Amino acid sequence: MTEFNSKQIEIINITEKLFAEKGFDGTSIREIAKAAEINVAMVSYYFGSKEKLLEAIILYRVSAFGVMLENLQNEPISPIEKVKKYICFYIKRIYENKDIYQILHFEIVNQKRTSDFPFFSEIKRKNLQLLENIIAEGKNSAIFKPKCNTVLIPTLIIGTFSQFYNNKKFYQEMLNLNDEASFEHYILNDFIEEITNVILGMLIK
Amino acid sequence: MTEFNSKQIEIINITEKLFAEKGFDGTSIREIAKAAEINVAMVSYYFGSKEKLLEAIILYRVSAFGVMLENLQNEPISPIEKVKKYICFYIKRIYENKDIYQILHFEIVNQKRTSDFPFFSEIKRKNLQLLENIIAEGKNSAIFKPKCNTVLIPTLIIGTFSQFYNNKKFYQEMLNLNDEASFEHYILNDFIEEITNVILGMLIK
DNA sequence: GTTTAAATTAAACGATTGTTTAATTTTTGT
DNA sequence: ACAAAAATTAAACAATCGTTTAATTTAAAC
Repeated sequence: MTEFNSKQIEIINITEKLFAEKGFDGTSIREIAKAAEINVAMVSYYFGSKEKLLEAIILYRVSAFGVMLENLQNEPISPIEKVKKYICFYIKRIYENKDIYQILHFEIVNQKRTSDFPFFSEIKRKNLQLLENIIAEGKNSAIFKPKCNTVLIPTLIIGTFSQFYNNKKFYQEMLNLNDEASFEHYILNDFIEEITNVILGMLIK
Repeated sequence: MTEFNSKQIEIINITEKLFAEKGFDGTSIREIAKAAEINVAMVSYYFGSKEKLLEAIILYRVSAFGVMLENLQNEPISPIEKVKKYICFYIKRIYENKDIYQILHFEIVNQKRTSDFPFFSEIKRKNLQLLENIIAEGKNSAIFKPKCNTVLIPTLIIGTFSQFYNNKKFYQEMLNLNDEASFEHYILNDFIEEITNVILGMLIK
């Protein structure tokens, strides 16, 4: 579909970080130009406008989310293992793409730019469908409870993670995770384990 | 401490909604003045500046959070009932104050305004302490598991709620909650119940 | 090597931003 | 009723905003 050259991708990467940190309205094109070491006119030249740059960032990042775990469903492992893999993959993806998740969070809430994101909703729907299939398998195998609200599970994962990450300072104090490395280690190990236990607790009989 | 007259409170209420909808940087003083039917100069007159108006909004709202459930700990009910009450109260409070939570979420993440919110952190800490006391009581009574991560519980509650509410449209479609009333009903009943089950599942043996 | 297209630049554009001024109206205290 | 204080106003302020222009440099094509 739409393709970006290396210069555009560089601008996208730098701007993504700025938008995540300061917000779309809190970031000026001149700031972007300075950070990316380009002339202010280049944003309009490459993307048309600031708003279209935002759209390009979202498109560029989210389209990479497309293929995720479609083969997970057919792997020869138990539903429990599948759920574990799902959660692990999902949290890692959010963590690695926290900037774009931050931007999307704001843009979805924001009433200024009436941007709806059909392809992002589509991914969410697909994502949820995959999980529901796995859980249905677990129900059929009588491993999972017959009644459990699956819709809230992705919400719980991404919501808890966002809340945790955005209050980084607070939790670093609380959990004695003083440096960046130990905070990351906590997320990729303890946090994932914790969330996995919560969700398996919801599912398993 | 700082007190606001009725005119100031009116401006605070109207601006709170605008900031939550469009963000601080996405809302101009002229928009505020129009919505509040005042002259643009009145914001500076009453609050000093736009940024001080933001601080006033946060101070005004968050200071009302102070006293919450201090007596909950001493009520003659089981730890399980206390946890239930805690969750119910907490979710209702977030729901009723979603605008200021939205603003705070953005301001905490935002790297532009180096505002730290010591009194908000203090409330969070107090909030968490109360929950930990209740859970400790449950552990002593051998009702709750001896090992369970309590730190993540408020994070889970507020995170899941925020994620749910901010993707209102998506979940309204998903759960067939077409009108505002049924969406609110879902939050105040089904959602609270769902979250309560998740957390009690984490705690109870 | 010349021509054509693409990339980059500095400067300017009008519009909007937050804030201040100075004048006027309204309210308050006596 | 009058003086003082508070509230409100329209207008102007300089600064910054996103975007465009027109000129110049760089790269590509033949």
